[in-house]
Amino acid sequence: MARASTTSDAFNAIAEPARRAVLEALRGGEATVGAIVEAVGLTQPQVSKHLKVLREVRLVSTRPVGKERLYRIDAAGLRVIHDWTGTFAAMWNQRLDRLDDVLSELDRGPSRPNSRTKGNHR
Amino acid sequence: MARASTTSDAFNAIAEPARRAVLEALRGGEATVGAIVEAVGLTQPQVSKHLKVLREVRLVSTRPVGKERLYRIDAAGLRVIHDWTGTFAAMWNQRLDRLDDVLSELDRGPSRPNSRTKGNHR
DNA sequence: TTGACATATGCTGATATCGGAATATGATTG
DNA sequence: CAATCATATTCCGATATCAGCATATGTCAA
Repeated sequence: MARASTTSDAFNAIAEPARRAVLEALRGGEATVGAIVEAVGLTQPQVSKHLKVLREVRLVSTRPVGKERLYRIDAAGLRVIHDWTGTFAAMWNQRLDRLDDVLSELDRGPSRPNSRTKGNHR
Repeated sequence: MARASTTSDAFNAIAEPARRAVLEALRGGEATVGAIVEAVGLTQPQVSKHLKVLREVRLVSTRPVGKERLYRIDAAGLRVIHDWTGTFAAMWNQRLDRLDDVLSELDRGPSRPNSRTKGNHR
């Protein structure tokens, strides 16, 4: 097999820097494709393609206005990612708590075991 | 060109469901490769490869203990993603504020223009 | 040193994905 | 209807990425 289906979820959609740029261009509110093209500095077909992906994973929605199309962020999908990463939030404090352990271990080197270091994890 | 370099940042790393599973397996704390293999139900080489990617983007760190290797989450990378998605947090409320506008527009249909609907964007 | 165990790496083939250029679709205006 | 403007789609070649399998590296114990 090849890479797992990419166009299928929000995690994959925001893996592409260009698509993150498009989302950032929409942070201010609705925008037209042309406006996005200007904002991100890509060609129009590229932007349209990225918008298609973002549409398919429901990260943006669109509505026609005359010959233009206004895109806006559908934040629910981003929220999923925000929430998922948030489930690890406890660890980016814990990490600091354990930092001294790690550092002392490095200083000491793995060759000199220490009663406190061993057996106090968890 | 092909796909933008994938192994280079955390956004891409978590695009792979298998890698998210590995991270989830590490949510409880440190774990051995073998333990991760059991938890996620992939082959050992696959897990090792995914761990390599996660290592390269600094989403996990590792330390050797005997013949085993203990992996742990390095949450800083996840925090970057959490923060980035968080910059859109304002919108997943705003969306509800605008919901009635959108709905009434759909009910009415684009065929019947309305003074309030047209011209009040922006 | 040899063997057993844990983990990492290399190779291969299949495929999704990207950028680029050309072109198609759709809507508005005259 | 024809022209124009905005956006979408298609075709292409290049390539990174994945899974699977085999094998290499590293560590401990006898």
